[in-house]
Amino acid sequence: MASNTKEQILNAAEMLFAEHGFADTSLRAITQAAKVNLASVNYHFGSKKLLIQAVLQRYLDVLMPEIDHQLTIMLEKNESPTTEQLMTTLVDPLLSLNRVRPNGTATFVQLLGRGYTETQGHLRRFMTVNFGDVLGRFMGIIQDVVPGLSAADLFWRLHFAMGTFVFSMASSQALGEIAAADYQEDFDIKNVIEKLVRYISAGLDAPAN
Amino acid sequence: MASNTKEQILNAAEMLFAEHGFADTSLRAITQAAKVNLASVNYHFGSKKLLIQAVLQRYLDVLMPEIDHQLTIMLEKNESPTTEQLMTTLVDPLLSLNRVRPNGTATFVQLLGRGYTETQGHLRRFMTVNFGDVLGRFMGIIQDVVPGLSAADLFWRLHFAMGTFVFSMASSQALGEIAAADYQEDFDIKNVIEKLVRYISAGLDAPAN
DNA sequence: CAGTGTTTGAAACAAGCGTTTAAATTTACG
DNA sequence: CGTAAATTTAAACGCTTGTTTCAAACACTG
Repeated sequence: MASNTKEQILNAAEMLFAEHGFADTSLRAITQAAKVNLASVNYHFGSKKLLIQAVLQRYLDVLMPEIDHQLTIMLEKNESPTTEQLMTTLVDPLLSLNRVRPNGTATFVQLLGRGYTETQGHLRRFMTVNFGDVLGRFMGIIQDVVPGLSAADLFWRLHFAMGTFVFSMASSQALGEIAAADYQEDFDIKNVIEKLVRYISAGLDAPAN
Repeated sequence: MASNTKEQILNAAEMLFAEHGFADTSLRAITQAAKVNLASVNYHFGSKKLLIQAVLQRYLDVLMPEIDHQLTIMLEKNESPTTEQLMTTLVDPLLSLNRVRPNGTATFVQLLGRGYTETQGHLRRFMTVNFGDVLGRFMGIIQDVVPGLSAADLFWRLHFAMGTFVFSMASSQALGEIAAADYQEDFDIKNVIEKLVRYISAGLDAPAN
C-alpha cells in the first residue's frame, strides 16, 4: 500500500501554508508538524515548489469540474442570468471542497488568496494552466451578463472583482474570528461567500464612469 | 548638511519594495541599487523593519492630513453625502502623493497593498498607529452613509471594500500595462482610482442579503 | 527466506539573509 | 590647522533556508 507520509505532508503543509503563507512556511516546520523526516518532502514531491502545487491540485481537481458542471446546469435553466446568478454558481462548488478535507472550503480560499497575493511566478502560471478552460468559460459568460461596459471597463471591473474575492478569502479566517467575537456571529464560510457574492455583483453591475 | 545616503536608500527601497514586496527585497539589493554600503541601512535606519516604516512614513505624513482636510471640506458642503461622494474624498489626497515623489501615488498604493497583504505584524501595527485618527474618522462617517446594514454586515462590507482597494492597487501597475497594451488606454492612476471608487461604492450600497 | 527496490533517517551542504564590528575615511568646527 | 564626531567601508558573524547525500530500515516479490 502507498505510504501515508505523502498525505501527512500534504495535510500539514496546507494548514501551515494557509495560516502563514508559502514563503513564511519552512519545510522544517511542515515536516515537524507532519512528524516525518525533513528529506521526505524532496523525496516525495521533488521540491517545495512542487509541494505547493500538489497542495492546490487536490482542491482544483474537485473544484474545476464542479464549476464547469454548475455553469452547464445554470445555462440550461436560464440562458441570460443576472450577474449575481452567475456569481452564485461558484458557491456550491466552493462549498463542495469541505468534502475534500475538513474545513476544506475555508482552507482552499485562503490558499488561493495566498497564491494570488504572494509573488510566486510559478503559482500564477500553475493556476492559469489548471484554471484555464473553466475560468475561460466563466469569463466568456460574464461578458454577456454584465451590462453596458466598454471592453476596457469590463477588464478593470473583473480584476476588481477578482481582487475582492481573493483578498477577502485570504483574510476570511481572521475576519471571521473578529466578527464572531464582536457580533456573536458564528463563523460560517457559506454566509461570508454569499455576502461576498452580493457585494461583488453590485460592483460589477454599477453604471460605467 | 544632511547626507543624501538616507534618501538614496529610501528611494531605492520604495521602488524595490513596491515591485517585489518587503520580504523578497533584500538589503543587499537595496544598497546595491542605491549605490551605498550594505551597512548604511542599519546605520541610518537601525533595521530593515524601521526602513520599511520610514518608506511608508514619507507618504503617510502627507496623505493623512490631506484626507482629514478633504473630509472637513466635504462635510461642510454636504452634511449627508452619498457613499460615492465620501469615497471620492480619498481621490485628491492620493493624487497629491505625486508631489512627494515622481509616480508617488502608484508607488504608495502598491506599498499599501504589500503592507496589508504580507504577514508582517509590525506593519499592521505601524499602520494602525499612523492611520489611527483619520481612518477612525472616515469609518465613523461611513457608518452614517451606507444605508440599512446591520453592524455585522457593515463590518464585512468595509473589509470587502478595503480588500478591493488594497488588492487592486497592489496590482494596478501590472494591470495598467496589460490594459494599455490591449485597449490602447494610457495608464492613468487617476482614472483607475475613479473606476475603483465607482465599483466599491456600488458594492457598499448593495442591499443586505 | 533471500534479495531487490522503496522509503526513512541523521547529517551535512551551499547559499542567502539581517546584523555587527572595527578600521578607514570624510566632514564639521573651535 | 588639528581634533573630534559622523559617516562609509570591507569583512565577518550567526542563523535559517531548500536541497543533497548515503547508510539504515522497511516492504515486497520470486
